[in-house]
Amino acid sequence: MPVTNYDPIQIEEKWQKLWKEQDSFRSKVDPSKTKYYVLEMFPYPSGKLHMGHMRVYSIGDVLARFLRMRDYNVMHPMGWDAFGLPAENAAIENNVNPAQWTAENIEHMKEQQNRLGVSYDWHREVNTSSPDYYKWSQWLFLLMYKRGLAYKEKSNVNWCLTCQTVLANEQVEKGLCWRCSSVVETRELEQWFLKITDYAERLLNDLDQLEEWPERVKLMQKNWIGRSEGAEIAFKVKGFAGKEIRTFTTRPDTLFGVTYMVLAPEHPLVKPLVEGTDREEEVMHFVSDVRQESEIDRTSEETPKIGLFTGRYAVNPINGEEVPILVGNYVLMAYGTGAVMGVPAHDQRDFEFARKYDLPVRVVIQPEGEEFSGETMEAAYDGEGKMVNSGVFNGLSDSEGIRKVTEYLEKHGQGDFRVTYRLRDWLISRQRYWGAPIPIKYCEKCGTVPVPEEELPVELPMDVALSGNRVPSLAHYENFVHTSCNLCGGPAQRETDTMDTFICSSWYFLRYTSPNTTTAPFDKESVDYWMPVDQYIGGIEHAVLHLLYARFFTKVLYDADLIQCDEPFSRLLAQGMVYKDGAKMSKSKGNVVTPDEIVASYGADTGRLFILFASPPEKDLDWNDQGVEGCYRFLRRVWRLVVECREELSTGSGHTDIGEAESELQRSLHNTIKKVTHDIEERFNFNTAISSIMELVNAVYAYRQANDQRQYNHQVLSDTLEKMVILLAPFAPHIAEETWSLLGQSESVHRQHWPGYDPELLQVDQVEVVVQINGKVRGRINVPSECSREQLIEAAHNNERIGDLLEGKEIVKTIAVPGRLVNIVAR
RNA sequence: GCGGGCGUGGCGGAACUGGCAGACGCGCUGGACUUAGGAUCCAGUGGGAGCAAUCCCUUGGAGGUUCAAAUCCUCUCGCCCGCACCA
Repeated sequence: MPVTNYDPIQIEEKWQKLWKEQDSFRSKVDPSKTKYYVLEMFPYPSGKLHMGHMRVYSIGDVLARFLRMRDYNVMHPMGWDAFGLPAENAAIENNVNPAQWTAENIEHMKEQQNRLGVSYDWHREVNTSSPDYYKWSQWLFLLMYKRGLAYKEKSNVNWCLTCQTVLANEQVEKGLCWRCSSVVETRELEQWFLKITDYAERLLNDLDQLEEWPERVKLMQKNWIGRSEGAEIAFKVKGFAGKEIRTFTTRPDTLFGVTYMVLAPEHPLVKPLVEGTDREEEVMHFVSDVRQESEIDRTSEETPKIGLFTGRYAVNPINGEEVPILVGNYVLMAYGTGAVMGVPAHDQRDFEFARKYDLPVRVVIQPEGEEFSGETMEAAYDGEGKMVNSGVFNGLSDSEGIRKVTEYLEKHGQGDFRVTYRLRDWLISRQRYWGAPIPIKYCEKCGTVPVPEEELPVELPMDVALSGNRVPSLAHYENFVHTSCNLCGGPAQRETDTMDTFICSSWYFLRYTSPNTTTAPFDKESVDYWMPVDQYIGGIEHAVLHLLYARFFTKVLYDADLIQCDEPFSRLLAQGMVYKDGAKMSKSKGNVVTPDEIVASYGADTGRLFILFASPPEKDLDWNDQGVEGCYRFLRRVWRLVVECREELSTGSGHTDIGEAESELQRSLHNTIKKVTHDIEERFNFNTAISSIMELVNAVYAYRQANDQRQYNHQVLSDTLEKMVILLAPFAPHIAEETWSLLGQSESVHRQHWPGYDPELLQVDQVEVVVQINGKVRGRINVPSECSREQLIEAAHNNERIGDLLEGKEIVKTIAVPGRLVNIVAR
C-alpha cells in the first residue's frame, strides 16, 4: 500500500463513512455494564454550525470516546431544539414553510456535525418540532395541569414588541428581550403559567447535592430564586373597615420604627383608597405615568424615588400608631405583597425617601456603644443592636426581636412568619405559530377543558398562510380553532397560544433514552437505566434558564413517580466562549471563523485538537490561526512518525535489549498514559493531556534520532507507537484510525481498551535533586531515586560547589525532601 | 452596592496536597537540507550584568507567615461575569 502525505480530507471522509456503515456508536441498555450518559446541550437548528458548537461537541466527544475505551456503556445522543421564532422569520424572508426550513437546516447541520467526526448515536435523534415529540410535551403539560401546576391567570406580563409575544421573567435581561434585545413592555394579559414557585424551596436546597456543578452556576440559581425570610404584617386602614394592607418585611424587629407605608402603583388598594377624594386625580395620574415607564427605568437605581400621599393612614398593629400611606414608584408589585412598611432609620432606601419627603425617622435598633438619633443620622443603620423605643420589646436583640414581634402578631392575628422568593411562576404561553400548541379547549358551558390524552398530539396546521411581515398565530386558522367539547360535545374553541420552547428542552434528555416509544414520553426501563445524565456540557448562558427549568421538570416527574432521579444532571461543565482578536466572534466585527472553513482547509482533527489544546474547557478560548497551524503541524508530525517507523520496522531487524534509551522511551510513554488518563478523567484538562502526547511524540523522535534505525528495539518502539495512537484517538479520531491501520491493525482503534500504565516503568534509577542554600538554588546532584534523607544530605554536602559556598558558615538547619530538594539554612 | 472569578514571558497557557516558575504550543533568532521555501530537521529563546564559570531580578502592587510562596494570610490596584430600589 503506497503511503502518501497526510491527507485529512480523504482520511476523514473514509472513516466517517465506515463508522456510519458499521453503526459504531449505537448504544443499548446493558445492565451488566456501567452506563455513562454524556450529553451536550442540543442546538437550535439555525442552519449553520459556529465555533461555540464545535467546541462543545469536541469536548463531549473526547469524553464519549475515552469512556467507551474505558469500557463504559456510553450513550452520546444528539437532537434538535427545533421550535422557535427564527423559523418564522426565515419563513417570511424566504417564503418557505417553517417546518420545511427547519428540516433543511437540520439536514445541513447534521452533516456538519458528522464532518467533525463526533461519535453520536443517531438512532436516538430527537426533534422537538416533530409531532411524535411534541405530543409528549403536550402530555407533560397536561400532567402539570392535573397536578395543579399549570394555571391560567390575568396578570402583568412582559411583552416583547419585536417578537410579538410574552416572555417569562427569566427571559428578560435588564429589561430587554433575551433573544432580540429589544425593549420589553408590561401588558396585562391572561396567560398560562407553570407553578415553578411551588418547587422554589427544593430547587434551592437541592443545589447543595450538586457537588459536581460549577459554584457560579449554583450561585446564579440561588440568586435567581432569591429566598428571604421574614414576616408578613397586616396594617388596617383608618376609616376603611375590612381593608388591610399586607406587607412583607425581613425586619419585623423594626416595626416600631415604621413612620409611613408605601404601595406599588399597581397595588389593587390604591384606587379604592383615593376614589372620591381630592387626592384621586393627582394620585391616579401619577400611577398611570409610572406604569408607562419601561422596566429598565422603573428598576434602575438611578431613577429618583417618587412618592405621593394618598390622604389615608394605616394603623401600626403593634402600637396603634397612625402613619401616612403613600404610593411610590420604587415599590414593585411583583415582589412580596407590593407594599412596603417604611422604616427610615434602618433601611437605606426608606431613609433617603424619608429625608426627601420630610418624614419622621425613628431609631428602634441601637448598636452597642453608639447613640443614633433620627434627627442627626446621615444613613440608615441596618446592623445588629438592641431594640429601643419599642415598648415591651425594649432590650431584645434584633434577632430575638424578629421572632418575638412576629409571634406577638401571630397571636393577635395580624401577621405571621413568611418566606418570600424572588422567583416568579413560569409564563409559558407564546403568541406564536411555530411551537407546540397548548392542549386546552374552551367550552362555553364547561369552561376550560384539557384535551384528552387520546386526542394528542394537538397538531399544528401545516398550511401556513403567510401574511404581511409575520406568520399568523394559530388564532387565524378557523379549522384549528373550532372544535368540540369533550365533556358536553358542544362547540368549543382551542387555545391558540403555543408553549415556550424551553418546555420542549426541559425533558429532551429523558426522551433520548427511548426516542421511539409511542405509548409514553419515555420507556420506564430505559429512563431508569440511563438517567441521570452523568456529564452535561453547555454554555453558561443557560445557567438559570434551561438548567432551572429542566431541574423543575425532573422534580415534577419524580413526584409523579415517572422517574427515579430528582436531579437530571450529575455533573455539569459550563464551557467558555470562543473569542478572536479579543472579541466574541461576530459578523459585524468580521472576526468569524467557521467550522466548515477549518474542516475544509485542515480537517476536523486539527480543528478539534486546536480547540481542546488552546484552553481548558471552562475558560474562554482565543482563536488563533497560527495556533491552528501548529496543531496541523503536530498531526503531520504524528503521521510522518508512523509512516517512517512502519517502514523501518518492516525492514530492519532491530534488537531486544532494554538499554537506557529504551527505558527512557518507556518511561515517557507510561508517564503520558498516566497523565492523559488523569487529565481527562479527573480534571477535564484536555489542553495538558494533549501537551503530554506532544511530549511523547517528541520523545519518540528523539529516540529515533539518537539510535541508528537498525538498533531500535522493535518491540518497544511499536508498542509505544500503538499506545500513542490510542491516546490520541479521543482527540483526533480520524488520524488515529488511519495510523492505527497503518500499524497493521484491523479492528477500529476506538474499540481498543484504554492502556494502563506500569508504575514499575515510571521508576528511574537516578534523580536530579536541587540543593538550595537559604532557599536559593546553588547546585544539583544526581542521587539514586530511593536515596534516604540522610544520604541525600550527605550527597549535598559532598558536592564541591556546595562545600565551597558553605565554607566558614554555620549550618542552622537542613531540610531534605527525597526526590525533590535539599535546603541548607546557613549563616 | 452585593456575590463570584481572574491577574504568570511577545502571545495562548503549564506548575497535583507550599518544594527547581515558565511544561506544551505559537511567535522570534541562528543553523542544516534545498534552485527556492511559508515544507522539514537541529539549536536557542523571561529580564538584567559579565569574556566566562556565575550572579542579581521576576508570577498586578505592598506587607506578612515559612527553611521554602504563583500557591497560604492581610491590605491594595486592575479586569471579567452574575444580581441589583427584592422591602
